[in-house]
Amino acid sequence: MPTSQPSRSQLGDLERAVMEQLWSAADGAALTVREVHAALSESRDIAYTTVMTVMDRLARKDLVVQAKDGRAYRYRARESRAALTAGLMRDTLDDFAEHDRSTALVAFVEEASADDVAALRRALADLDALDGS
Amino acid sequence: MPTSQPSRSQLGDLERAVMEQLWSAADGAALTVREVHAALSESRDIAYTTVMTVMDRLARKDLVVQAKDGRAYRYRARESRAALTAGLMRDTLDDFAEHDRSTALVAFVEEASADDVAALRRALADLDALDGS
DNA sequence: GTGGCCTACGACGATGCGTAGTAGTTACTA
DNA sequence: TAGTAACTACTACGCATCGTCGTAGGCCAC
Repeated sequence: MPTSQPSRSQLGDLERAVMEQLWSAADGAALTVREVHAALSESRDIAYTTVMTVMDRLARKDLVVQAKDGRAYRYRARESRAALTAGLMRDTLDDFAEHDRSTALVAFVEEASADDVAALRRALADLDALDGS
Repeated sequence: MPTSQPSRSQLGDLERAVMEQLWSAADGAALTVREVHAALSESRDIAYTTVMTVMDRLARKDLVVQAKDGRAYRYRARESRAALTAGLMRDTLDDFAEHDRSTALVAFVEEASADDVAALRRALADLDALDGS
């Protein structure tokens, strides 16, 4: 098995804010710590090294990919926000409902909002379209 | 909104093990600390007070309901395993994909196993049946 | 009134995260 | 070539959570 996340646990607030920056970078461009720091500094007072530490920890968790660019590192989100969210949801399902998967999914659907249900229906329909093509 | 969990964070291993015991109690019977401790003691070496502390913390988090029974407390899971799992999945979706909900759901469906997809389809079909009745 | 259960409360170590300083490296620049 | 600016590496501290448990005190049954 290649990329087996060690069941990526929940992220802290700052970690999420950094991921937000990486996700919002135009077409998945890789950002430097300085760029992320500059962006975050517009809404909060935070030290450069704090951002660096957090980004390093995210790299350690394999949530971002580090690539050397000259003297600096550039960081890129390894997964899109949607993919990470989906992965976290799957982790929850794996951790908690080994026996009970389908029951949990039923409960999820039952309590989902109308919009979410519609999105699920669309996604399943798309799957059909792919299979049938 | 009545029961708004403060975004129940991930549970620890022992906390989950205790929840497992409560969930596996015959028809949702409420258990005493002693009963849970006895059950856990079969597979691990653990002090009575450790179990008590954990159950108390679970009560503080509103994951279990405490009811006095004579001199002892009895504890009952507030939600079924399936409902809690679904709630945790929803929390993840809420936290992470404010903008991106449907994209995340699409990603979730796309990466889901065949069994999970089938379970989702069944759940949605059941919803239809309810609406149409 | 004494011996068991049971709860209440406190405590300690490990870990994760927010926070940041300092030291050390590297490369441009005057 | 020596200084300076930009980066990374390493360390550290405070706080919260969790696993772990001890001790103290209340109450019921003999």
